[in-house]
Amino acid sequence: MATIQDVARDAGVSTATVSRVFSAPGLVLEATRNRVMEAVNRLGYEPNFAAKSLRTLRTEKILVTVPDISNPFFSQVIRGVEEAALAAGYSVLLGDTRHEEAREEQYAAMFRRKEADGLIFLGHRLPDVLADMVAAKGPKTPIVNGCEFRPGLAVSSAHIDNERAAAEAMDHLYGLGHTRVGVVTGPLASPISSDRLAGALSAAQRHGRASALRIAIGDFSIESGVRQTGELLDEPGRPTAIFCFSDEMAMGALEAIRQRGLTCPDDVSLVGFDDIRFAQYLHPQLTTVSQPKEQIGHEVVRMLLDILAGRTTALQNVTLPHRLIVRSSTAPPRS
Amino acid sequence: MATIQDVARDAGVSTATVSRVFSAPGLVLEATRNRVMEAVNRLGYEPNFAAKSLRTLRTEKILVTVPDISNPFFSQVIRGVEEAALAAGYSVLLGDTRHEEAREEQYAAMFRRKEADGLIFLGHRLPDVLADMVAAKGPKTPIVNGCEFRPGLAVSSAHIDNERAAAEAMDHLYGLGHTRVGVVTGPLASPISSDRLAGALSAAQRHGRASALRIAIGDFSIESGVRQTGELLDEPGRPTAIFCFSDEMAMGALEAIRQRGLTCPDDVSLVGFDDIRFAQYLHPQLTTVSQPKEQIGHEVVRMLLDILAGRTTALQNVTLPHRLIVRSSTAPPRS
DNA sequence: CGCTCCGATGTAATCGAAATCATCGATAAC
DNA sequence: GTTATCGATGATTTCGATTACATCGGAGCG
Repeated sequence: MATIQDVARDAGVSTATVSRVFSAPGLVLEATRNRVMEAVNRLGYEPNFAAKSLRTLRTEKILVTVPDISNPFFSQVIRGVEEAALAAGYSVLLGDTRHEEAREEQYAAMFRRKEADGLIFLGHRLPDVLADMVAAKGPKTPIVNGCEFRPGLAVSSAHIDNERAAAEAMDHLYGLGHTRVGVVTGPLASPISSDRLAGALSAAQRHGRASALRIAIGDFSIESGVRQTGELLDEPGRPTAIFCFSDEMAMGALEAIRQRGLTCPDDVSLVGFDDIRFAQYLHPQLTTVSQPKEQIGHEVVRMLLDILAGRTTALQNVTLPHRLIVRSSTAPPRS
Repeated sequence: MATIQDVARDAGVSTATVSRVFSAPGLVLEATRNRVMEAVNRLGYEPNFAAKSLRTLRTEKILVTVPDISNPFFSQVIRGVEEAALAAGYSVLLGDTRHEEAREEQYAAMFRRKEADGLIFLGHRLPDVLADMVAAKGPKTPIVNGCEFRPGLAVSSAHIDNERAAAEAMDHLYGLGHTRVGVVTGPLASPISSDRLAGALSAAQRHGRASALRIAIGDFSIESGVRQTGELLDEPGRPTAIFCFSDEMAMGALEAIRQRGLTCPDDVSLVGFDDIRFAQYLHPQLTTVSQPKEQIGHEVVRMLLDILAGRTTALQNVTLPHRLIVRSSTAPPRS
């Protein structure tokens, strides 16, 4: 591949002029610019990224780590991230951490090696080396979080009000007349789960149904939805409604309901969370809490770009609107 | 961030020694090595990626472009890619092209700028600049394709035998006694669709049912599944079985079937393609053609690494095994 | 007419690590 | 005892672009 030297020689100018043709075309005479561009086309020149990056100390890349890309919720968020990043001239480096700390560390090291200008993490953990970095540099550290919000982590974040959203989902079920409700959470280490659980609990208390609330701890996977819902349904005093903290677990819940010869929503009402693309095509169509997935992606990139541009002085915490979407998987309990 | 110079000064050695501690630890005395490592830890040094990459002309990155990451089929393939890449010390740069040529070109330019050592494209188009590169450098060009195989494109590729797979799916339907079968394809510009269609046609002919075959052209999306299946069902002489070229379209087909008050598989049998994670949790559980998604990812990375290591002289075309998975969405037609 | 200023371009330092070549002391070989 | 050899390390060049600074010719001004 041709270098800037080759182009300069071919066009009969200095390398500085070639460089200017790309970064500040206004500074170079049109005739010269044309000569340079001809040489560029003739030689098929593309500026070498590593050289540029070394000199400018910028990569124009954003590293995004996600616990699981094959999860439709995250892949939608990532789409939003990618869209906003590309619009700002950044590209996306994707890291699937598979919920494994080792991989999180690996990507943290990449970030420290300056393979990306900024980091967006969609999980709930921040490796120590990066936490140290945040502690040292404060809110100007180009690290932001999406979806999970933990006050202890001093990074900006975009997310919904998980507690309130969960409470609304429970209100919907109690409003339909359900009294025995089962909840299938994700791992409680993540704020996303603990916040939602807090919301569910407070709603249960408000409705005087706290003692009838059953809680099972899943891991957001379909399989755990099958398993945990199964356990809830097999207990004496079977719940008439189940609230899963992800749509995938709700898909599993549907399976568990069917396996027992029960029907949704006639025997058991079901509420999911996320409103993934498939939720409305399930049978019955799934009542769920919709998160503005792509918008979370946009916001998170916006905050990061603010930091990178030096426009930020304080942490930002953006709470985006959620919406309970009532479809046909919820109904009043059989009397 | 500390540089190699800082470490060298701190440890009282030259930069060359520090560099060797990382790239060839055996060459440096243990005592020296320890002194260097202490300095590294004390200063929190990480080698700067751009500098390393400039000097070695390698990035240890693989660029993967995909038409749509939010598609569970692709996200599984990507998982496989990521896993194999990481195991070999490479990281993945993800490009979601959204089926748009402009974005494909954008990522092609990134590749030419040497932002990645190799390119894996999961779509069916290769931008001109890259096709030129392939034409010039032949099979040693570090570009490989996954899923789609077009003989004209002189790049290595890993994929299933789409034609045969589709034929088997049709055989299954004809074997159950169906005579009027409808097929919902993807865009015919992609080999993935045209090959499957060829397989479906040949099976229909073999069974003497070519004249009763109905074809609708979708775009792999759920919505197009609803629409195209709807059209097939509304024609006179309604098909008793539908074969969709993706599971997502099959989800849409289920919806179209239900909208018309019909039942699957009693009134209409349904076969999908891909065996995405959700296929077995639909109701009814979806009969579908399973592709070895992660394995495709692994193979494609293996081929690329072969090229990068100079082990390759000729094109490779790997055909991986598919499997028809019969679940409960197919049954004999109502007599 | 001489001086300043400006626009266009060139010269050269610089970014941080890798790699080649040089150095030096010690050991082994003859 | 002299010399080739080797192991450990240092000095220096190099990768390819950006950019601060230098240069130079011409326009504008007094």
